[in-house]
Amino acid sequence: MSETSEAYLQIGEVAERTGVTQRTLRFYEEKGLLRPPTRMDGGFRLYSEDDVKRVEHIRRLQNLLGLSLAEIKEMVEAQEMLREITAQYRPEWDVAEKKRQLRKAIDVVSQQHGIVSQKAEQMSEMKAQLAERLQTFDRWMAELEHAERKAPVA
Amino acid sequence: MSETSEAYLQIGEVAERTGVTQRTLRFYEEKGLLRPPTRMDGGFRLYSEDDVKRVEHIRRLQNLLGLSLAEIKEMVEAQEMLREITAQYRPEWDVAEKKRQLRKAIDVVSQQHGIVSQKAEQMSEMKAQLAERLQTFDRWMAELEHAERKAPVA
DNA sequence: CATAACCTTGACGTAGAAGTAAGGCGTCGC
DNA sequence: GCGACGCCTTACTTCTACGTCAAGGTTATG
Repeated sequence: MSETSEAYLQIGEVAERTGVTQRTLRFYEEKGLLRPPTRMDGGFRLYSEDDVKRVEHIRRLQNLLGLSLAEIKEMVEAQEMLREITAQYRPEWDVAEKKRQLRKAIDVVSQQHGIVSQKAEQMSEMKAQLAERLQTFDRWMAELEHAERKAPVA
Repeated sequence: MSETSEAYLQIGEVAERTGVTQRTLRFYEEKGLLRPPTRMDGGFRLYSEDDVKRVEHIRRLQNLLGLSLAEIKEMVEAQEMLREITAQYRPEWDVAEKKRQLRKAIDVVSQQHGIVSQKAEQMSEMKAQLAERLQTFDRWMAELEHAERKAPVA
């Protein structure tokens, strides 16, 4: 085995490291969220570190942004396309084609950025409201304690 | 009819104004997220402006924080309890009882605040990543244009 | 080479959050 | 007082995102 060969992971390890179940990993693959991993001769799935990152990314999009898997799929596919443009050099694409692809990628990412920005803004708005409310409560609490000192419990 | 009587709304109007379906409103009621509204003699539900706000609040909690209806119910019930303490003056509760209630409310709200803070932070982290990525793309795009100028399309 | 630990596909089940349809009253404007 | 439209409940269906077996193949280890 050469040193350059990546350390491949079986589904159980990926599950453990990402905190999702094996079922979920197969499910994501089925739904097109994870590209089908390479297999051992016997059919066992072999994941890469990249796949792990992908899973973590998917989870963030789910938990943080509350997106559906369908929405996440679109995003992930866009990222995928990026890798195509960048990772491998594609001499068969001329510059114009590369520009088209890149513009597409920029579109997608800036759309994501927009969503996140909007949500982040709404979040901090909500946070401010909650903080204000907490302040009000603290004032009330102080008032109650004051009242208690002036007129102790019967 | 006195001028102070609130303008009550039927379910259809509430649905339209909040953007949820009538089914969803009944569903929320069934699940205890909306307190059962008053009814006309014939049985039609009559909602208040407050109910509209409540629905909007529920939706924010769903969309922004991705909470389940069960979780939202807890939050909403806490808000409700607050109204109890504050809106109506409750002479039958002594100060100690009020303090207990208030502390409970503070607990809930500060917990919410914690959740929101955390999410907001993760959000802006994500936002920064996206922004960075966009910058990278812009640079690539610039490079491509440069290449194009040096060696125009064949 | 046996055996445990791990993996495979396939099929069916489930919880949450509604959608939809059926059949029947209520309300309002004329 | 009647037609059109809005609303009522009840019940069944759908969709998403997995969970849970079941029956069997694969890999690692002594």
